Amino acid sequence: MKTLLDADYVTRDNKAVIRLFYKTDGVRTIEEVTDFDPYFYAVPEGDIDDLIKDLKNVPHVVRTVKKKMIYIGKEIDVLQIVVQEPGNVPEIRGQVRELPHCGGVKEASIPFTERYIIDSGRIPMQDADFANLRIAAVDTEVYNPHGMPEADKNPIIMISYADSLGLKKVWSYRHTTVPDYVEVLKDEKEMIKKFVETIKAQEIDLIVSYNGDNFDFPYLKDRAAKYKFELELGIDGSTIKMERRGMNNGARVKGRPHVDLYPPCRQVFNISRYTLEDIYKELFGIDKKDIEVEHLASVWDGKDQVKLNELYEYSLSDAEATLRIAIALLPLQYELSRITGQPIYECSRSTSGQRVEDLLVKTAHEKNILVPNRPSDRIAEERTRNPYEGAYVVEPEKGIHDNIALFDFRSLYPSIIISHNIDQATVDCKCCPGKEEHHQSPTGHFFCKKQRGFLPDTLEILVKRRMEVKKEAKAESDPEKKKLLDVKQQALKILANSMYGYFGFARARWYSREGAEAIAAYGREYIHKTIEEAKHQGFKVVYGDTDSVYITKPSETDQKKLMEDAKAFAKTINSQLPEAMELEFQGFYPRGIFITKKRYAVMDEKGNLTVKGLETKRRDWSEIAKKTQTDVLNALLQDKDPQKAADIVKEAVKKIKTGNVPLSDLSINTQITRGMGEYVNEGPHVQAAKKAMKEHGYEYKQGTIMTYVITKKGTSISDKARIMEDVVEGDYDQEYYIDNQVIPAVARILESLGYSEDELKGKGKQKTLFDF
DNA sequence: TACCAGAGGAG
DNA sequence: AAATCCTCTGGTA
Repeated sequence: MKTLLDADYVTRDNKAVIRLFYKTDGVRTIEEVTDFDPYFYAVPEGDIDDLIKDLKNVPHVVRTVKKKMIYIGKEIDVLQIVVQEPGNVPEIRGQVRELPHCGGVKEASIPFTERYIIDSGRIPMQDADFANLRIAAVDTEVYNPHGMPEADKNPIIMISYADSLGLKKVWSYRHTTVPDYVEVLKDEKEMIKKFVETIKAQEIDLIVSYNGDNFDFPYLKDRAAKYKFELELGIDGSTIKMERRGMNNGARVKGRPHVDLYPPCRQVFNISRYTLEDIYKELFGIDKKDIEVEHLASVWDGKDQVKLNELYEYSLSDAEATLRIAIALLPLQYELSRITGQPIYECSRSTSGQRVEDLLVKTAHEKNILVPNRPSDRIAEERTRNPYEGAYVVEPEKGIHDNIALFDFRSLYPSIIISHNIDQATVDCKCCPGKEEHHQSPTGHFFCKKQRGFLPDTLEILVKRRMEVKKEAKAESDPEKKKLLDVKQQALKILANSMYGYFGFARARWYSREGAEAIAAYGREYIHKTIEEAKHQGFKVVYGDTDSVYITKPSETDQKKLMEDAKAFAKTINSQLPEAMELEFQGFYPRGIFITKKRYAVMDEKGNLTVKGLETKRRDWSEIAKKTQTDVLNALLQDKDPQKAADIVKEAVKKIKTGNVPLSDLSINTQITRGMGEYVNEGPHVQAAKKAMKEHGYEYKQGTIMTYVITKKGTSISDKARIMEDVVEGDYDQEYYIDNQVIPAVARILESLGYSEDELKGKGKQKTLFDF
């Protein structure tokens, strides 16, 4: 059993040495590779031997190797240029590019360690599982008398720790009676040192945190630096290193990878907020103990032993929750790491575009394909400025419908890519000139039928592997093994579903605008044909989006016969589709209400409500508005009772007017999507953030989700917006929550049934359904 | 009132 | 640093 946890290189005697950090049969080992040299490729312009002659004057070139590789579907001559040290590559690449017989350099920006992993075929995280890796979760509590703690002034007061061996600790330094899991150290310095020592003593393989990249580790590092020591957490005794990774930070621990669970949580879960408590609730359905951080300093300074003990308990619960979340999330991260070939530290922080690209770069090597360069910023910006036509959305038949059948295409875009061989290298090929000989796309471009494209091929492998794994999972009786197979299947699905987006991704090495356009155009064609056929067979198409259709047949009152007709319709469609494509029956809904494109609700036979796009599904609407909307939808679709719906709205309005609605039902979540200085228009969430910055010194990084309330005091809505923690219960703008939250959320639904907005607001003389 | 920037959802 | 399509809000002129 051998698990590759991390890799790097060091330079020794002007030579790069790759270090592979393994856990081998329960023991940590470092394997060194000294015979791997850095290299890149040059594409000759003219005779390759002239290029070799040009190279005589370039220093640090160890040797050159003539090769034949595939570039955009064609075999070309390339020269592999092997150099002394990885550090030489940027300079030599620059020189080679300028040589008279050089037509360009390739694969010069693939990091050396990554290059080695790919070329050697090593697979990171192979055989990694809960049983053979030691995982430790860490969390810190920081003294914060005035809002945001500052590392040069405010000490860390507690470090909590929980590992997979069962050790649970809170380290601190207040000399009072403490619970048994708390260990009191001399001071902050000794506390931090104790944490580092424990990681080593417990022989931890993987460190996990929640937001450790941006908070705990930079803070720990700064505090340690204040005491003139370093956080030597690396398996080789090296110190933790803060890296900038694009827009984000990464806290890197050598050989003992640190996985910050925050980025994976943002990718995996679709929830309103991403605090540790929110994730814990989402995963395990349990409310985790939480404290109000603003009281932290006073508890620490105070004499209330009970409160202090509560703080210890809370601190430990954070580390325990982090460990539990890690155990739930890591298997998928391990699998993505294995498939893409990226070590877990990198892979857990990768975006989907990066992951697809990592997989492609790795696969390209196996197929002797020369990796295209990344586009320049100028080209990437140019691509972004020119979007292409995407999916088709059917204008819904607004209002309530009965007996609705839903059909959709199984993996529409992946199956189009595979079926029509869509690729950079197959577009408008020379070898398939006749109409019958190629895949004619609706954009006018066509795709080769003779030579398989690299992306369709790679995608097909993913899809086939996924089908196999799903089959294995189905046959597996051991629940543990079944779960692992399911995770494997999920990882393959994630990558397969990202492939279409990658075609149109401006910074992609294998970017293909023609490809992306053709995929979308084929998609539109398939859905249009499906709609036409449905109509032809006497159905009404109530709604459809991209790859789905909601159809009804009002003339058919017998449900059983309706289902037979619907299935016959799907059969007709499927008989005309390429093999990899399929229109599937997805569900039957006795009732549904369609408001606008991308906003509707349907109810199944068991009374389960599915809502799409409406306020209920959005984080930037208050709970009171969302709850009222859901209740109204149930009244209409389940009870078929508009009067009940009206009463629900009246009740909500009445409740708001009492002034007793708790803030938790009034808060609105909105993400800060840019730097504070970049806003042209400052909406409520930005102004709430600015007030909090002024009053507490809080920082709001890009990506933060603000939680705010519209209070009584102020002029405009933005002026009244304040972060929730600064608002006292009862201080809310009743008019705003009635007119701008509850009423609009229900009005659009009821308007679609023919009630006017004035009617809803109780205007006019006539007494209406909504007479508030 | 018309327009926009901004946000977040659907698929 | 995955694509586009789409609706809706709050602020401003």
